[in-house]
Amino acid sequence: MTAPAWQRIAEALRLDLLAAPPGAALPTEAALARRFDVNRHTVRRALDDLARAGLLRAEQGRGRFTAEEVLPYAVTPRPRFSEWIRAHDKTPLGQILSLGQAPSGPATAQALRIEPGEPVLTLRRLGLADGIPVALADHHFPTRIAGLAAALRDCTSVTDALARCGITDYLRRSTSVIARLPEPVEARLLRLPPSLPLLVTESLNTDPAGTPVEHGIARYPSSRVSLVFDG
Amino acid sequence: MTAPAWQRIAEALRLDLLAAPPGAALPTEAALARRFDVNRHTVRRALDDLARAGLLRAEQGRGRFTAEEVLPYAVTPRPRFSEWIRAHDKTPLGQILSLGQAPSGPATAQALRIEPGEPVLTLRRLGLADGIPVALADHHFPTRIAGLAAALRDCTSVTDALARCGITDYLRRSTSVIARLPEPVEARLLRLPPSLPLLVTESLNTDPAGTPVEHGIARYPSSRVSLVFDG
DNA sequence: ATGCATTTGTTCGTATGTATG
DNA sequence: GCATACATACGAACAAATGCA
Repeated sequence: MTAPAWQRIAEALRLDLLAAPPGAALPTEAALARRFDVNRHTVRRALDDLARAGLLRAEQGRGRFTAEEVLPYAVTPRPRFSEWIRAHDKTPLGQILSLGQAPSGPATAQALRIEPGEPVLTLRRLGLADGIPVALADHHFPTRIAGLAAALRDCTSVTDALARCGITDYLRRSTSVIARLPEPVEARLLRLPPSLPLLVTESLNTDPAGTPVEHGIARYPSSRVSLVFDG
Repeated sequence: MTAPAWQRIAEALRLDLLAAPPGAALPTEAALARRFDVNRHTVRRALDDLARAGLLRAEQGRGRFTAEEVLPYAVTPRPRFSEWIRAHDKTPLGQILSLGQAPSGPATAQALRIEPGEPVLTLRRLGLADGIPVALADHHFPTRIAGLAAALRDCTSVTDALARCGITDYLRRSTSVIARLPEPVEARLLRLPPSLPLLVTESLNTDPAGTPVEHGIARYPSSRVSLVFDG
């Protein structure tokens, strides 16, 4: 009355996986079949079991990889990227990819209550945790805020830059969430395969009086980030 | 200095799309290339532009389709499926796919504070708006609630069924959101191509005293639903 | 741009062991 | 013993995605 082969293999692999770093590549199905001296199907049966339990992930054409750590991002009224990352004992890094004026799209114009096409100050930033991309955000600001571009270049956080321009408090008004597959440029910047979906949030931030201050679109790779809403 | 051909084509198609019903199939690339008397690549450049703007969606091997209407789902402390759908002038329908006791998974056991494997009452429901699937939800309840199974079978809403069992108020404690591609059974039930991602929420609902009452996992096709959080 | 090698995903068919009645 | 149903295991072939030369 011994256990089936695929269960023994699953147990053996489970121990390997717990010792492996997140995101590491597993041996191929063929290699594992040789190692355990069984058919490829038997190995697959074991791997399916582990994938169902969330310990690994398969990518067709590339291989199998141990699960990456998923950082829960608490969507709060006061977003602070660095604090989020540090709360999980990782090192935050915010890279400014571009900063400049550009014509506003329809969604931004409506959110900021300006004319479509009217220029807005746009900041694109890539957020990394221990060097791994976890967020790609576009921030759109009305141009009326004096000195904001320079402040954004200096500060590591949007909140700090706005504070330097006299906006000492701003609040997330509402946040909508969609999911979609990444565009090629997003996949490249976030170092993602094109088959893994993004969580995309769109949020409007205002000052305490309700005047729109920022329209933000943030993309989070769903393999590395979950969104958590309290209440 | 005339506009590039792909821009003229994109503008012409934009007008067509605005007049087309949601989800309608577009002509094939070959047909459009003949119509505008350009190369297939030129049509693709225009279509890519429109897809990026969210006006249409491509499905490999099937064709291109105009964007479907996206229903914004407000994630509030008191979830009411029917009210949500009716607020958008559509007819709600909740189909019970299965209802019965089953062993609890690790996540459910932790949320409901019971032993893993201890049985829970599980309800799987498909939510439709005007006949189109918009939600697939698994509700897990502790077995201690007397008469709940019968109440769930009778009532159209989880809230009503709980009320009949003496739980007159329950609140969404916290909600986490991930995105992933649908499993085959999910794609079939939601009538989705396997390439369109789902928004998957996991929420814990408690009574006012904080006792866990329900652990819910809901899947929303991102092409038809967005999630909106206020605050 | 094109083809090739690699890897995972899917579907056949076949055979064997095990539990049940 | 026998028939049935089910899970397990192997083999072969092909499809689909990726990466590389």
